[in-house]
Amino acid sequence: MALSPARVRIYEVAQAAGVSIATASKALNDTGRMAEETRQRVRQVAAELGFRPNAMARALLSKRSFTIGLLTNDTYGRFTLPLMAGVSEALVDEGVSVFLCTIEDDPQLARVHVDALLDKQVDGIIASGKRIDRRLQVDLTNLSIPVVYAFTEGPDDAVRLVSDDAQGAREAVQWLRGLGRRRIVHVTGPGSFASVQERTGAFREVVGPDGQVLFGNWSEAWGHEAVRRLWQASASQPDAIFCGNDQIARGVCDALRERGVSVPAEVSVVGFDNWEIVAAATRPPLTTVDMNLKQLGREAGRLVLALARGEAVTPGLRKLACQLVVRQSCGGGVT
Amino acid sequence: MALSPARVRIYEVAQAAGVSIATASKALNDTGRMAEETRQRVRQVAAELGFRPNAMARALLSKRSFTIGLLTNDTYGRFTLPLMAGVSEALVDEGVSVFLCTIEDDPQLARVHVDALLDKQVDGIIASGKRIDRRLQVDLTNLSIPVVYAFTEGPDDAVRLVSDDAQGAREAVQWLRGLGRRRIVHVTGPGSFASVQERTGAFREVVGPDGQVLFGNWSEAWGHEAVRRLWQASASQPDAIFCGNDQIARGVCDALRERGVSVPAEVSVVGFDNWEIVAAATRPPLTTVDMNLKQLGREAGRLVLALARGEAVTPGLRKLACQLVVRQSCGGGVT
DNA sequence: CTGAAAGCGCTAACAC
DNA sequence: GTGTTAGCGCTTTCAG
Repeated sequence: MALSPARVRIYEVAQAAGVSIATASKALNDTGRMAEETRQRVRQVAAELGFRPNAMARALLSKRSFTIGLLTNDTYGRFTLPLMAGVSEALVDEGVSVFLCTIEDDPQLARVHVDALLDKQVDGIIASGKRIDRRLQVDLTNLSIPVVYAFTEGPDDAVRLVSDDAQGAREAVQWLRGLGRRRIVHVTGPGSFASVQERTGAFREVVGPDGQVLFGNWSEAWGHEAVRRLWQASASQPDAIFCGNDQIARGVCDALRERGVSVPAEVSVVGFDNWEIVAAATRPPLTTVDMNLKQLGREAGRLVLALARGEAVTPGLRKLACQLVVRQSCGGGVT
Repeated sequence: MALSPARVRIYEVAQAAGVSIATASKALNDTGRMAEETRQRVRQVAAELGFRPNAMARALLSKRSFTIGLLTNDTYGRFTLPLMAGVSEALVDEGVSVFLCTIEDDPQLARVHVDALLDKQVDGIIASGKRIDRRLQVDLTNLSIPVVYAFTEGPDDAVRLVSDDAQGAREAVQWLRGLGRRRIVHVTGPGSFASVQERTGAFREVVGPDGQVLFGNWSEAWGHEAVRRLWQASASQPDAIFCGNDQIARGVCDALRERGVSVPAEVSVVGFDNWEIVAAATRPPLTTVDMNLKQLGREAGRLVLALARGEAVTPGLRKLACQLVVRQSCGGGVT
């Protein structure tokens, strides 16, 4: 398809079509006015010759490069990849490509990457991370190009996108209640995370202010430990555990099985993240909350693009709905 | 730092330094000859003004865009992200940025992405995937820019990079033998995978041609099943299990524990991939083979860059060494 | 040793 | 309707 022999320039198209360069340009860009017949002929010729306009030349002139940068400090890719997929999906058709820059938490490296992006005249930047309550280690204010913050903290007056943790948690807990569960406990990560607070808040909103919450870290090991504590206590044991992430949920499921407590017959378990590798391998497979990161990415892509085009976008925080994915750890749903 | 007020162009630098544009350009690029004093002064001024050359203009002239494209069909990112990190690391300092394109297995989408990359005049493309014995759904031959294949199949005469599965497997099995294990079994994925064949070959090379190999799929469930089969058989049970990936290894460890077989006291287990989320959460944490994907990425980056510069690179397959990461599932190592 | 001038490939006023 | 002309910001001969 794409041939190596020196790219054909608009000049040869014009020649072949018997028009001037300017006319060819207009024909190809649907600008100016000319006989429809001429326009078609030029296009025809261009197609035959396999003409592809030089993006550099075009960018130099138009100040738009049809590229954007995606900055992230999530080296693992747990959050970034789905997001990236969404961004990319929203932008390919518009002809814009995405530079991915992993900046870890190194301000120097971040600076280098941002400078490189700026040099390349990206039309916009999407800043993303692995925590919605932490900022990237770079100052992105006062850039001359638009910035959208997705799944990371940003200035109040910026366009920001996060998943609606509270809504997701609410949905999960309501699902448990709908299944008839009444003694629901929340086992989650460190209380210092905004997402933990959001989810905890929503949890208590549904089960009442006395709802029991165990804070720990994000690991499977903590899931085990939490179960040990709960079952060791003399008080009545829970009939449902809503976990702060899938790893904790997996630990909880394993620990319960090892204790001879049946999931979901005796206890229902819900996770958070829908991290396939964890959720699907858990026994039984986890019912869990998906943050729709791909959708979030699509939205972020759409928004930078709009901003880059100079369209007005209302600044502020946008929360995107999460979705409960039903597998087998709660009972209910498809059997 | 980076200010929005209209970018400063080389013209203002020249003005401020009291030289012509041409001289300024030469001073900045270390070309041409001029009084060292002049050169320094220009640089000084450029720095003060925060001058950053317009990459578009430069690219238009030099035919080099200082960008490359990374194509992958690994939507999950298990292999792509570490690779990407390496590529990026090798290239940031050279001022080249990376377009990440996830093409899934859709030829149409792939075409769109490649065309976009070509339009943007990328200096080269790195094709990567999730299997070393499958090609991407795009024809990348006959492009006018260099292509490097990393962790994916490519034409014989292309520059190709893969991890050395055989060496990695050999290392793992030798480690087990060094620990005194003699009845080693290999539990792995589908025999149709080239990497499975490589690893199996190396396994038999070390333990002898009669070494027992169980083929299945890449899941934890298969690890469970394999243990069931092995312990159900009347023959003597293995004292070590070398697994085709970490998920299988995790399944194996869980199954053994459930049977009351102690890991590593009675049976040693080795995984493959060093997928942190799986390897570290396994009880006990997995000793496993790391494919050094980041290193592979660095190498791929270095190579496209060399090719883009017109340097000669010997085509053919390059195998990069894997490395055994010792945790606790084998005994031995740090205690 | 330095500067004037040409031009990379394309688009956009303005003439014809 | 179509073509001529002037650049976008930079590098690079080639005179001076």
